Amino acid sequence: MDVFTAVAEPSRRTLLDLLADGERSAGELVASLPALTQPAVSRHLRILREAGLVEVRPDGQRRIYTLRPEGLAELDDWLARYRRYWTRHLDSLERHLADTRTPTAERTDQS
Amino acid sequence: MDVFTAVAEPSRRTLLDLLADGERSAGELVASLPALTQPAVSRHLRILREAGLVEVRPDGQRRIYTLRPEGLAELDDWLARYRRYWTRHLDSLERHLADTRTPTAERTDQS
DNA sequence: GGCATATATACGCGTCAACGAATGTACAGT
DNA sequence: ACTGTACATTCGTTGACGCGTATATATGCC
Repeated sequence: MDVFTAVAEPSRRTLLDLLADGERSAGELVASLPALTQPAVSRHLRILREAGLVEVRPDGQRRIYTLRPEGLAELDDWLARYRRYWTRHLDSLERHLADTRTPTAERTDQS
Repeated sequence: MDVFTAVAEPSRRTLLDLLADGERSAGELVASLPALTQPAVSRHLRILREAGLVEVRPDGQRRIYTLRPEGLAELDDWLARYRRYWTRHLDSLERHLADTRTPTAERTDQS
């Protein structure tokens, strides 16, 4: 399943939002989504993993899920084409970039 | 249909990409998607309109569709939460912002 | 009016996604 | 070895989505 479809599902966005706060075990994620059963959450996690949006690490009998945000780059790349059309939050975004850019600041792009 | 679901469909992303180049009549859009019939494209356009991503304007017997990029802000807002986690293309994005920002308010705060 | 063009809607169908229940698998503790 | 816990997978069902065909609703032109 591609990234766009994976992210289209509200429960899966909720899972990503939870993982944005830090890694979580499968059981914790199940507990955070009371509307869904354990198998349903497990299936969503599989889809997110296959889409490259999360990673799993075993910890005894638990599975620890972590966010893999690079997977969202494809979505961001597509959106970049449209970002020039609205000016909302441009300043705050630019400030954010200035704050969070990597210390190494690679400029190995084109140009 | 919400914005995430609307954008999940590849043909609908193609339609938005076409409209990013400028307004198009429904017929032109149909011609640009040879794999689909006219009714199929018309239905996709309806979904995009109901999701707030395009606007229609009548022109005689034609319907002119225009992009409504603010509709993508919801997607961008959600993505903003994750943008801090990956650094890919930050430089190009920043350059892009510097190029396309509104004529007012230059900040030029890059290190 | 009469006919062609442009676009939208109605309908029926096949496919796919998401669900819960049931079951399987693996690890932990005793 | 046995039992419980944590998680994944299978199965069958249901509902939504996307499609093409056929049809409706304009508008334009003669």
